[in-house]
Amino acid sequence: MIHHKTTTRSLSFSSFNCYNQESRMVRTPCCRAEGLKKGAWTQEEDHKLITYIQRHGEGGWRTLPDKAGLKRCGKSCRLRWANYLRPDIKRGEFSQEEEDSIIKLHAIHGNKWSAIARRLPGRTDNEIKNHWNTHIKKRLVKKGIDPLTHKSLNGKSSDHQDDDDQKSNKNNALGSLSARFLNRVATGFGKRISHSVLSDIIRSGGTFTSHTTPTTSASECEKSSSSSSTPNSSNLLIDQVSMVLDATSLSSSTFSSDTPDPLMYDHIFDDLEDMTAFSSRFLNDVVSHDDEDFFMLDESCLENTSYMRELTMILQEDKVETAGFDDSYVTPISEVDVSFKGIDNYFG
DNA sequence: AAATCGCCCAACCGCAGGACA
DNA sequence: ATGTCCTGCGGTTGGGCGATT
Repeated sequence: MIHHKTTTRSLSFSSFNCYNQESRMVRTPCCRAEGLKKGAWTQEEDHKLITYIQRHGEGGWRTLPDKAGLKRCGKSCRLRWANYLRPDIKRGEFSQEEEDSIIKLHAIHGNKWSAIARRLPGRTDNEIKNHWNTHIKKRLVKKGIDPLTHKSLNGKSSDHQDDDDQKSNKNNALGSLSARFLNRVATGFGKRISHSVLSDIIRSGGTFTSHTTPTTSASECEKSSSSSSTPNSSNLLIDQVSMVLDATSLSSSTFSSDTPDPLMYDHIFDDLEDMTAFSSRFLNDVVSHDDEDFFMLDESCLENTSYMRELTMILQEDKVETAGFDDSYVTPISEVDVSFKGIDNYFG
């Protein structure tokens, strides 16, 4: 059942400061203040918007209101569609499974609601954000877990608080695995993106930023991971792949003009985003804490454990190629950071 | 019954950045 | 190279509404 609020908020014109009067209107207004409705949408407005999008598709939000006969700004229309009217939106209570996923994904992505939403089909970033702020956050605090860091509020890791000794031993092992794992990530990334897929990526525009499927675009990946405290390291994988592409002379002219598979892209870019985020966090932890054994912080290891397992499974898909990788050698971070030999080996 | 409180969540705000002319 | 357009994102707001006093 669609819930319609019956009142309209008072108009605030601060939102139209993009119509920068002090700087002599350096840009045109993003929407006209006069005569535009704000606040709750009526059923009639919803119907107009749905009908228009069904006929003409999404996009062109700036001109949509006029064409659809709506006295709203384009932004408001886009938001209404994206957060409420889209047919694939799943409404209602969040299941326990969904909540668990949100918590895990939040541990990886932080407040990157759009990144989390992409992993929960039918849920919008706004919905997840609201649910996090109103329910999950409180629940975590009640359990003594800091919703920001996902660590115990009393200083211990949130996971397995009962067996600290065991945890401590595991952490050392995990820490020593981390540098090796980063290299595995690089290797796995190379495997996941086959040359044929790379050709599609290149053909679709030559760079990752040209990706325009409705889900993750690489530009968004970069954007979301660039909030890390080590912004450069977050994009190392992307940069490295680009460099390897150059080195191996893969160019748009090399490939046929088959239609790229959008679903394949989704997987690729989701993987890319996660791997990039992980490597970013890893590099950040290692570099910023200057541990001579290149161990990650205990908590970071635990937080990433399940994720590492997941990615390791990806890497194990091709045992023949993985067999060439020396598991016993822990790559010093200086080497990992600079060379990403796994990718080089794969593409080289 | 009326007033108040606090939660929920749809909608808004402001900013960032890619695309394009 | 520059300015503008357009879209997406995370943070915030405030009205509705049920619970409580």
